Amino acid sequence: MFSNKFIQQRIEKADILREAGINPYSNQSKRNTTIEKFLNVNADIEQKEDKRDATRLYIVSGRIKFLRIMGKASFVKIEDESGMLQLYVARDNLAEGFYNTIFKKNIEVGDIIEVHGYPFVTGQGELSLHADDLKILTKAISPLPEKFHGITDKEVRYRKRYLDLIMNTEVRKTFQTRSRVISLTRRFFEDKGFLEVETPMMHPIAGGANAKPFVTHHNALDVDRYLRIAPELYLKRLIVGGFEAVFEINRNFRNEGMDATHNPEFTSIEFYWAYKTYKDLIEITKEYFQYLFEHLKLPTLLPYGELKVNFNNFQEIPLIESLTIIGGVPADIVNNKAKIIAYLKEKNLDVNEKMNLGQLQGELFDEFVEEKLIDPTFITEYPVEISPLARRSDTNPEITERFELFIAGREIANAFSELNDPLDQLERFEGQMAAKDCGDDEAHEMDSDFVEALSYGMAPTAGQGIGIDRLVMLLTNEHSIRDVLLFPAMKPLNGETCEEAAQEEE
RNA sequence: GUCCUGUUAGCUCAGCUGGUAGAGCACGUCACUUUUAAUGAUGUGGCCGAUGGUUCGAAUCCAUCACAGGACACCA
Repeated sequence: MFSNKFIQQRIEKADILREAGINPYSNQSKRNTTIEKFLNVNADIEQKEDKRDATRLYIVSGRIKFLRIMGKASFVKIEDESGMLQLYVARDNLAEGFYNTIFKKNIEVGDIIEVHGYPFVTGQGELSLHADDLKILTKAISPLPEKFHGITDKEVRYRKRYLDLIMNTEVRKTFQTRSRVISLTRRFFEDKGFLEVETPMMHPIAGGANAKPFVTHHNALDVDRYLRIAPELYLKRLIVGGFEAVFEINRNFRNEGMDATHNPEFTSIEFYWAYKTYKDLIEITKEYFQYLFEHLKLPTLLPYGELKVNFNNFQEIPLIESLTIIGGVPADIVNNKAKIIAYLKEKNLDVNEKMNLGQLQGELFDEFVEEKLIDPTFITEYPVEISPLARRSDTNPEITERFELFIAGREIANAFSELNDPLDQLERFEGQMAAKDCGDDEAHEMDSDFVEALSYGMAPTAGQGIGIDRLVMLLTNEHSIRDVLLFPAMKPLNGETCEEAAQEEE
């Protein structure tokens, strides 16, 4: 494993350190400040007459990123989580012999060291640490990538995220923002009186969305379980049980393709709010974005790639109207199945003629409207056929009290007034079963336990899901979901699939 | 799933219409006590993604495969 010449060389150096009585993996750290604090606290050194204060003693630690040995003195840049600091290491300030035999020969870029010293400003004007003692904490036996170009190969960056984080420190910012978004989301809903809950990740029936699940097996019970594709049906059971505002932030799993906006496991928040409707959700969503932008100190005119997204310009438009107004689809066809099919064909698009009107309207939306929705837009009033869990509109039973929020051409949230009529829900599930029989293998599963729960009465409720990964992409100006996931899903490197392995065993 | 592009030293990359494999960084040795990707000298380092084929000869041409990136398709 460690046959590489450079690694062998470094292992030898670690051995030399051991022979000199130095532990190359010491855990006796005495660090008493972070680099950021050191730089802030000592910013006044610049003003002092001799640009130094030998009475201020600090112990800092970090990984060596740059090493400039200039004979009897060296400049070293070390980095900790908070920042980068230059050290001035001179032979005569260290213990006798240490500089020549230990420091110059056996300590190198990539190693993690601890340094004692005082602040001073160099001739070039950089606040630095004047080292009077130095020890190694951790020997790195693999060399770091090239110091200037770093590591640019996306594959290596995803597979070895730790190297990416070492070499491309701006990547840390993305994940710090991600952490902030999740933390702020939690606080926002807690402050509104929502209760955070945890529902099962292993479901007997994969429900709450239309997607293919991952299957696993419970040995003791000898039953298959599905990794959840959505927590929706469990959260609504809690509303039946009397909780009036609940949310869950966690992973969903969908056994589908991977691309710039899809990872097989992804994070979402779902929240359910009794005695509210989807109209209330539109309001709380606007408030939520305002809250995020305030606390993340983001400009409301947010750049996203080539786009500028105006978060002061929330729009709201029913789906059917969006087809004509935004999508440019002629108004006389949007409610006619045959005309839609003809229109799609005319535009050279694949059409499944088995689709019902609602599904076809959804197709039109996906083709002609979605990518044009740049500023945040609530598309409302979805056809009932493509909304199996949403409440029908009281004025038009063909549409539901539902919206999806689109930003920068992507769906960010999905929300509706919940269907709480158990008989209607049963009928919708049956409709989905029929669709499944017609070959729609992503149609919703029948969940009679859930229907039974509804039969005890679920207060009128509105619920919403927000894709956290896509939201973070938007807020960090990243264009691949892999750049907002610390460890995105990757194909195995040996290239052997299960099928091939099974064949070999035979 | 389809198409396009890529895969050469630890890293970043050259390598023409086939003719003994190159640079910078890193590393080794030497010089250098205020550098900023430090500098100067010198040296080590390669299964050219894998497997086949064409050829006297393949990093280079062809085929298949693997992985990645991008686009499209599928999918929230």
